[in-house]
Amino acid sequence: MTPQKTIERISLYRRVVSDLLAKGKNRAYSHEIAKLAGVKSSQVRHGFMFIGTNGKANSGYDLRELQGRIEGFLTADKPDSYCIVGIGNLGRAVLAFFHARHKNLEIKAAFDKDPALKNRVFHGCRCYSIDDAKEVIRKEGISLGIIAVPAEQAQAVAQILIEAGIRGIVNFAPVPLKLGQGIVVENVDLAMYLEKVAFFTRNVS
Amino acid sequence: MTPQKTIERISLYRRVVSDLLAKGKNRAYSHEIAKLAGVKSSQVRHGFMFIGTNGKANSGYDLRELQGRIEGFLTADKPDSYCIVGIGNLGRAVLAFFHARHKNLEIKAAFDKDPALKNRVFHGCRCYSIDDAKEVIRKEGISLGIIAVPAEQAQAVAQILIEAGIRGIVNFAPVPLKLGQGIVVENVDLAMYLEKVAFFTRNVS
DNA sequence: TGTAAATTGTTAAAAGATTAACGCTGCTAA
DNA sequence: TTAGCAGCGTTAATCTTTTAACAATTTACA
Repeated sequence: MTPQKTIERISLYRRVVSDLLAKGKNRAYSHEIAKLAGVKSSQVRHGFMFIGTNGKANSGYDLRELQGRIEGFLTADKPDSYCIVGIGNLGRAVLAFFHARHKNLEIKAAFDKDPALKNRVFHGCRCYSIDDAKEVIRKEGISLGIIAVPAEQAQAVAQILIEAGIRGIVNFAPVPLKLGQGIVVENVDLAMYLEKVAFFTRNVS
Repeated sequence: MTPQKTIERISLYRRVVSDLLAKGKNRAYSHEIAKLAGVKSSQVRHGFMFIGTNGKANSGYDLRELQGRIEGFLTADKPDSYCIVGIGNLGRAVLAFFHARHKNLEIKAAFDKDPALKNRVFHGCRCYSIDDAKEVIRKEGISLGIIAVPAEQAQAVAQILIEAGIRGIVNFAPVPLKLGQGIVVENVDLAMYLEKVAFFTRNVS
């Protein structure tokens, strides 16, 4: 199984590779990719082992092929899709960040309890009432969810999503969710990152 | 030196402890804290070694004292402060998340290049022109920065911040920043988390 | 063609993080 | 007041991740 950290880096490489291609480059060495991604070249090569490597000694990697391999590795053949619950500032920011960027991975529906938002479209994503979550999720075949609601509501929202068939959750609410076995969760705790940087800046290396 | 992961968990415990206190509880066992934080009890006890422990065998931790120790450990005696650059959706979300929550750690100034935002106050934080960054940062004694601008501008913003004396950065722009030695950076890549969860949901445990 | 220089893919070593284990302390109740 | 239990603090073992090392391969060029 590919380690978590390796997956995170591969996602980074995806962006680096696509930037290089956009600049008209066709090939790159592991140390070039590493520099741009802010990691070690040995990490790049090591990571590429998981996706099946395509480098040539002394002439690096074909970027177009590499891009294809990374996409194929990170996303499935059949497209996966997300829904997002909570269209506050954070929800909108996530939609903006993610909109139309990813092959086979898309945010297909948004939910909010504010009726004023119903049927509005944010970054290409229509907002539904949270009461229709189960129905919409089933109809659209959505399997992943993003929780961007206040902490108090996060657990309840998670429950709704899971009952509707969601198997993986990115949780921005600053509470650890209690979920059954087999559900993948990634907690992204914004305030925690600020504390962490404050700590390590004070207690310098 | 305290490991990164331990710091992240201690930040979590801070919240758990404060929730328990808010519920009127005075003491808790390591396994109770662990349950609420979604970690192992041995991790809790192990982590507490770094902050100086105050448990009593068979009767757990005094929560008020624990709270004090955690605050004292995570933040300095002298208050540290952040500025944030970019008051789009994400910037506002971060301000909302963090506002008035933390002892000795505060977001004291916001910057944006949009003149319409100048002097407006968001969640208790005044917005200045990015052109005044250096001056405001010096005057307010700010040492930490949050970058919440589009990817293209992130590196330039980082440069400005560092020249103004910032030593630690939380970077929400999806590009690795190139910074000199001794600057602490935490990259928080929202889109990456979505890819990661998609991956691990598909390639189940 | 053959030699030198550079970079890959992979394996092995080092570093870092998590988990388990356990002696010791303090509480409870006979 | 002592026996038994429960939970703390710490150390040691396991597991994961990162880094380094190097043989094998490719290119460049004499």
